[in-house]
Order: sequence, then structure tokens, then C-alpha cells
Amino acid sequence: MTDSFIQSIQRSKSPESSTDTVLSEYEIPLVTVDIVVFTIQDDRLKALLIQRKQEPFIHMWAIPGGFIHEGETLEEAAGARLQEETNVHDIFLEQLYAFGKPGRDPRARVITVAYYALVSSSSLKLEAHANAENIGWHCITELPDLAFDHRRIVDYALSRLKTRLESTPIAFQLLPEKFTLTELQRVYELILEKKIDKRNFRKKIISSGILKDVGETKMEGYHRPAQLYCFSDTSTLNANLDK
Amino acid sequence: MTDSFIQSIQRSKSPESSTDTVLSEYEIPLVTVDIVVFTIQDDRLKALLIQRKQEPFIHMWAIPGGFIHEGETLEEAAGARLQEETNVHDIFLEQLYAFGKPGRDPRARVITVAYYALVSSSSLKLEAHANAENIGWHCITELPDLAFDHRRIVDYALSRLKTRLESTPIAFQLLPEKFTLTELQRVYELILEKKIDKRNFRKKIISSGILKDVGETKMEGYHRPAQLYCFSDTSTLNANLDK
DNA sequence: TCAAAAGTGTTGTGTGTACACCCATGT
DNA sequence: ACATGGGTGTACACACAACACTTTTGA
Repeated sequence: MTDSFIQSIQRSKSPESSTDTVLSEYEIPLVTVDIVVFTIQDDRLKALLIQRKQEPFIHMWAIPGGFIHEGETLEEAAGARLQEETNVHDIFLEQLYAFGKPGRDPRARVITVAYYALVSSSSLKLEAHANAENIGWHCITELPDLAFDHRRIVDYALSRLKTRLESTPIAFQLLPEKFTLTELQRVYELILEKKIDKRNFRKKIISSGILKDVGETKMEGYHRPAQLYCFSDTSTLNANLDK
Repeated sequence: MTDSFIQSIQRSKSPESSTDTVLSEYEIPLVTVDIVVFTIQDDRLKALLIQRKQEPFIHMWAIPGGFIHEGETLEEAAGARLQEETNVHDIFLEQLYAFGKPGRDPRARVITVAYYALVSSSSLKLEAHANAENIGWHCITELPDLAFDHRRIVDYALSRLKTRLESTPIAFQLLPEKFTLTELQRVYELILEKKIDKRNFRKKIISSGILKDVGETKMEGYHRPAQLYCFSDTSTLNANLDK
């Protein structure tokens, strides 16, 4: 995807050149989308990374992404490239920021529109049958060195996720449809990286009215079972401005 | 700028075609920057518009913008295109959002990275010697029909401006270096479109510590002169993530 | 009966809001 | 002396933070 497309552009547009900044002659920047995918797995907040098989940054890890195809909106492109590389689909996406500093891709002028995505811990079994072998979840506290400016993009995605979590109820995107209040609180604690008081948390969440008590309980271990809740209003979450 | 460049691209890349979607054959979207420039003038919040001289949307109003040149960061491009069209320079810029829905420009696939800018009412004498005749400030409550998806961009810029104003002290960018508390309060009222209590406003601003009392006063009319203040810390405002 | 997590209330502190009068100035 | 906007303090409501014990279950 990204790599082979850049190579084909380089071949078709400038066959005599083999250097880095081939496309800058045309003054037409290329545009990609890159996606920081978050999930919660094994009680850790993790991001999805793919190990590169080509230069530049060969063998380094990168976030998934690729070029925008004809007829796609930016958000559709982000969803489609993600599905091609990971098989996850129909997930929460929000545009983060456009990164376009000259030199961020050594081959050409590439502007990327970065997104972040949240996937439920229950739906993430779907990944790992991608084309590449080396694709995996990495704890955000222990990321390897990343290709391009992807470290900066991940850092910004994380900071956006934190602020969003304090203003809108997006935590549900990281949980299965039915969840306990303790599980929900754990999502907040992992993202905000701080302990939260159980009583205050429950009071705030319940009084906000965004939860529905599904009449069921969940047993886990040898102790009192927990009430299951679901999110009541998914319609308010879409923040896509470009449709 | 945008128009002549698209025309030259169309000529050079596809001389036999004279239709709208010339560049989509190459699947390479073009990238522009567009800027919503706000100021306060005559006790109104206004945005800068330029009347188009070409198709499409000829004679309609649009926000300033243009293509990204070689070697420019996105923010530099926004500042440069703005200066070329308006002569304002060194102003506050913040990236808003990337708009890239297919069809938003009928000629070609164009993705725009939108910015908003704030200019001081004292520095805005500089405009109006631009190349075009029809460039001017329009009250945000009485905008004409805008070209492309510019109305949506302006609306989003305004909503971003409101939320930024409640979280960070950017109002100073719309005022001269020295200002009175009443002038500052008026900026808040015009942007947030609501009356603010004078005592509560002054309490909050003063206790936040972001203002410095310059020892001077300002006389205006036949009444008690007002204290002048300036903003104490301009270093915390830059939100550019791409540098 | 024990272990382990679920569930529940009260009190203090700080932040935002509502509200009315005196002050300094030029004419 | 008056008209005009500049400048100030207090009381109430509400949101947030701190904090400890009882309940339910399976083993």
C-alpha cells in the first residue's frame, strides 16, 4: 500500500531518478491517512503497530495507514486502510491532525491526515490474519522506536484520547456491549493513568444518565456478581466534520 | 493562487481534457490550506472573505487560501498564503481540520487543511491593498453564501474558537497589546454570544494571573479612566504539532 | 466462615453564579 | 451637579474530593 504506491509513483513520474525527494519537483504533495488504533488488552492500554518490510525505516514499527483512493472521504480512507491491514471494521474513528512537515517522509513530500480509532477488547480477535506477519499490540507505555514521525502522532492521539474521555463518553468504544462499572472505571484509570475513587466514579457516571442497566449480572471469581450496563446513546459520538 | 495553479495543473497534466475532474485520473489529490481569519471591528466579530474572480463559484465569497509550496510546513503555508492575499503577517494560527470529501471542489480532488487565525483590531489596517478589489470583513452573523464547503469550515472555526476561548487565553490575539478589562470582556461576549457578569469576569481573569497591569490608564469619553493590562505569557499559546 | 470484589452516603472544599452600589472623570 | 462607564464584595448553589463499611457469592 503506502510503500508500493510511492514506488510506482516514483517509477512512473521520474524513472531516471533514484533519490529521495522525487516528487517535490512537481510540487504536488502526496496525501495519506494514518491511524492510531487503541484497545485494552490484559489490563493495559495498547496501540496497534505494523513492522515495516521496506525502506525507509525498514524493520521499524509504524502505525497502519495508506493512500486515499478515488471517491473516498478521508474518514472512509482511514477505515478502509485499517480494514485492509487488520480486518477490524466499523470502528470509532476521529480525525486528529494533519502532519505535513517537509522531510517527514524521506522519499517524497507526504502529508498525512492522522486519525485515532478505538476497538473493543472483544472484537479484536479479528486481527492477525493480515498480509504481513509482524503486526501486533504494544503497550503505550513501552512502545518501540517508531518510523517517520509516528511517535509524535501516537503521543498526540493519546493526549486527545485523554481530553475526549473527560468531555465525552467514548470509553464504551473500548468495551464489549455489556460491561460492569468496575470495567468501565478501569478504562478511565488506564487512559488517564491515575486511580479513581470508586464511589465518586459511580455517582458521576450513573447520574449522567448515559448508562442503561441491562437486567443481567456478570459472575467472575468467587464473589458478589456485578450489574451489567450498556451505553444508552451511541448517536451523539460521531465527530466527522467532512461528510 | 488556487485557481491559476489548478488551471496550470490541468493544462500540464491533461491538455486534452477540459472537464471538471481532470486530476482524479491520477488518484493524486491536491492539497490546499484555507484560513478563517477572525477579527473584531466596530464591536462585531468578523471574518475575512475574498470574492472569487473565476469559476467555479464565480462572484461568490470564499475564505483565503492556496496551495502548499515546496519546503513549507502546513502552518507556514497558511501564513504565507494569507500574507499574499491580505498583507497581514505574524498572526496566531491554529490548525482546525482536514476537509477532503470528494466533490468539494468540482474541478479536482482537493483536500484542504483548514486553519483559523486571529488578528488584532489594531493591526488590520494593513489589509485592502491586496491584488483583488473585493476583499473584506463580514460579520459572522451575516455571512453571504460561500463557495465550496467554506461555510462549513467557517462554522467549525467559530465553534473551535468558542471552546478554545473557554480553555485558553487566546482572546488577547484579537486586541492591541494594551487593553482594558472591559474591552477583554467584550471579546468574550462577542465570541460566546452571551452577556457576562462584570464582577465575576474580572475576578476570574485577575485571579488566573495571566494579566499584567501596565501602570497606565485609558481615557475614553467623559468618565473614569480604565486601567490598561497586557497579557503576561505569550509563550504557551502555540499549538502547532507539526514542526 | 472466609476471601474477594460489589455496592453504597456523608461531609468539606472550592468554583461558578447572581446581584447593587460607589468612584473618578470631563463638561 | 450630572452623566458615563470603571471598579468592587457577599451569599448561595453545585460539582468534585476524601473517606469506610456492609453485601453477596462460591469455595
